[in-house]
Parts: sequence; structure tokens; C-alpha cells
Amino acid sequence: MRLSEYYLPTLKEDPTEAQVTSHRLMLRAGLIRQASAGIYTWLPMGLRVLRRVEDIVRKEQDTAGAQELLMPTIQSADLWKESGRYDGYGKEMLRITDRHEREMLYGPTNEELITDVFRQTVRSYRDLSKILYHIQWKFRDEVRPRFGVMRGREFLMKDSYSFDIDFEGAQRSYNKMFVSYLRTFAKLGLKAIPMQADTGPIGGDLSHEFIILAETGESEVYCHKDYLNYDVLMEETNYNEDLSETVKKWTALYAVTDEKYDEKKANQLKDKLISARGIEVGHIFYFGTKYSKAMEATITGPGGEVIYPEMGSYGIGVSRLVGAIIEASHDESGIIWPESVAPFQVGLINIRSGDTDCDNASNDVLSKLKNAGFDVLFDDRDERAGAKFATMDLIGLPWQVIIGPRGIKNGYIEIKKRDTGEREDISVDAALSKICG
RNA sequence: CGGAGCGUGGCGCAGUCUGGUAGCGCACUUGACUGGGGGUCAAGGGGUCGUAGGUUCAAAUCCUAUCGCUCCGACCA
Repeated sequence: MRLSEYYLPTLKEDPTEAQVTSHRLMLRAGLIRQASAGIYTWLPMGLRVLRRVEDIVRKEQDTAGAQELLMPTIQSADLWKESGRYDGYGKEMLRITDRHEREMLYGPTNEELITDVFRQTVRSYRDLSKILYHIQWKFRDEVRPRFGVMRGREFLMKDSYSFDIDFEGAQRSYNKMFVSYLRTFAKLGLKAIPMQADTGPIGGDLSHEFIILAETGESEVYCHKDYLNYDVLMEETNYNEDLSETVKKWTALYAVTDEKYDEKKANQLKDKLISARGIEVGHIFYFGTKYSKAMEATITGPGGEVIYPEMGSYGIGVSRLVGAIIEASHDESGIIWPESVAPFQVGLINIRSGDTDCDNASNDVLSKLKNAGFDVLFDDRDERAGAKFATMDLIGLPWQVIIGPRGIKNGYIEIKKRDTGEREDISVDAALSKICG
């Protein structure tokens, strides 16, 4: 992609409305624009990142055995009256009336809808266990949206729902999701720690929040230092096997959000205790038969008996993750994308656009990078070198390839790694193999 | 929802107290110079001052209402 043609409206100055780093950088780097409070348009480069995050989430869900479907954003109020949540949910729910005066709503979550689908279609214990998920936009009419996409009113969420015939089955589903969350966040380049947390208005008895640590986090969290050294990707995961050991390992140490903070327990950790700010990027619940009972979703058991399936739900804030990743990965100059979610892997800078040698060398490197399978953003604009460097640092692509008259004369180009800032004068071939890494 | 603040060109702001017909920086356009960390000079284009009423000879400025946005608190993927 040529930057001279790409729709990337960057800002040199900070917009006043953006108070937190990720929000500021997302606006400045041309990823999003605010449409109204807590509602955003995703511009091409922001959308690329959002899609990559979504893909990583989707892939791990599929690997864990969850199956994707797609439920609507607009739901009938009737289902919510059945579950008893219509009145309970309060003003956060955006209520809509259609032309026939039917009460509708823009879904803040989908337990009712999935339970309705389930009860219409599943009859026998033989059909379980099932984990179904979708990645869909939600709306919660937050009193006070803030922090950009991290606390928007409209947000993209991956929500999974598990159905099992008994508690043991539900526990297995819970564990699958637990481990898949660890792996998902790790693949996104994040250190997420599962923490005990309040179950909230959604209900349930067993739940973990997945929190990433970042200075600008919204709440105070406390955990054992050793969690920072755990790496779930070091081990093979087979989702068909018993995952309880992995879950045990990740829940054995102390890790809580401020709601569950217990001074006595925390003090026992002594110097192993970390207290930090955290951003919630995932939340998993086991809630048993809460919805299956309320909505009469029953199946037949092996002995012909009526069974209310045991359920759980599992959410990942996909759009929030984009902000959270930036909170966890940036510097004074801009964003530092982890390779796994970067909108382009390489930013190619032609320092002297219009200079024949530089143009030729740039086009040559561009096609070589493309042939090697890289997504490249080529800054071919007629701008000063400084402006190009600043833009490239701001948008945070993992690699920068810099082509200028100085290097061309001496037969080298330059590569820079965005995260470390390391620069190297190097031949074209050496650069390629370095980036292929 | 309680408290506070802000709406003036795409962005950041001054002007409002003390009314006299809108200005600065960045961005944008054109030209020249320049050329490795957001350049210099020159010449330009763009704003019914959030909206609606009112006061006045005259309103960005004063009054009333209304909408939007931001921040602090309570709430939250």
C-alpha cells in the first residue's frame, strides 16, 4: 500500500478530548474517529488491527472446539422478560420501539438469544457438550463512556456460551475457555492474568476476569509476582484432554481485582505481591441453570429424564483489546504494535521521493518484500525525512525499512526495529532475511 | 445520575469579564529554496463563533432555553 494513496488521516497535535494514551494515539495515528460519545468509526488502518485481533480470537476459539455463529444486534424484549433481566438491566440497555410498537433492544449481551436458539434446536443429551460463540457488536449505554474504545458504548465482543448436561461437563467447558483465553491473549502479545472477580449483574458462582497490567488501567489489581513469568505458549495444548492442571496452575497463586482484595491474604505474599493497574480484556462465568431454568430450555437425559443444561458464558472485548494493546505497548513517539496484530508488518520509507536512484531502490525492495509475503506500507510521499520518520514511529509498524541517498550510494539500506529502536545499515537481502526472522 | 468545565476554519487555541462585525499556531493550496528526525520564505483558500429565541443602533461577547462533548465520582466487556 502506498501511503500517498492510503486513507490515513494522522494528527500532529493531541485532540483535547482524548485523555488516555491509547485514545490519543488511536486518534493521532488515524485508526479511529469519534462519531458520538463512546461510538467510533474504524478507519482503514484501525480496522486492519481490529480484524487481526478478531482473527486471533476466532482461531483459538475454533481450536478449542467452539463453533461460530452470528446472532443479531437487535433483540426482542420478550426474551429478556422471560429471563427476568428486562427490568433488571436498567438504563444501560438501549431500548428501541419498532413501527409496530414492539419493544426491541440493541443487545448488550446474548445469553437470552443463545438460550432461545438452543431450546428450539437441541433435544437430547447426546447433542452436548456444545460451545457456541459469535463476534458481534454490542451496545451498552454507559453513563459515562471514556478512554476511547476501551470504554465505549458500542463495542465489538466475542461471546461464547457453553451447554453441558452436568456440572462436570460445564467445568470442562469452563476450563477449555479458560485455557483458550490464556493462549489468545498471549498470542496477541499480552500478559493477561486470570483473577477472581465479582460476578456482576450477569450472575453466576464461578468466574475469572482476565486482566492485563498497564499503568493507565481502570482498576487496581493485586497479584503474585510469579505470574509474570508464566508463559502458556511454551506448552502444547490439547483441548480434548483434561485441562484442569493448567487451570490449577494459573489459579493457584493470589490474583484479585480490588473488589475481592483481602489485606490479610495479600500481605502473606510479602515482596511477591504486585499491586498495579489493570485492564479487563476477558471475563468468563459459569452460571449453571440460571437461564435454562428461567427460559425452560430442557433436554432429555439418558434415562428419559428432563435436564436443564449447565451453562457458562465467556466474553472477550475485541475492540477494547485494540486500545488495551496500545496501553501496554507504546512510547513517547507512538504506538508499538506487536507483530501479531500490526496493520502492516513493514513500513518502507523512501527518504527522497523523486530521486531516481531512491525511487528505483524503493520499488525494488517493495516488490521483494511483497513477494516474501509481507504487508508493506510504503511512504512514497514527497515529505521531509523527519516527517516520514515521525509518522512511521507514530503508527508503530514493527519494522521500518529506510531508503535514502546516503545508503544507496554505499550499497546499503537501513532497517529499524520499532520496539527496540535498533537501526542497522544492511544489504537488501540481509534486510529481508532479518525481517523474515 | 451527582459535581465541574468546554463548544470560535480539519486540529490546538486567543478573543467573551469591559458589545462595534473574527484572529494566532498547525494542517491545506500554489511557487521558490531546501533535503536523514514533523524545514524556510512568499502568496492564497477556508469560519452564519453548537443551535434557537431574546436584549440592543450593533452580539462570538449580555440574558433565556436547548443540544453536544470532556473531566471527577458511582457503574461497567
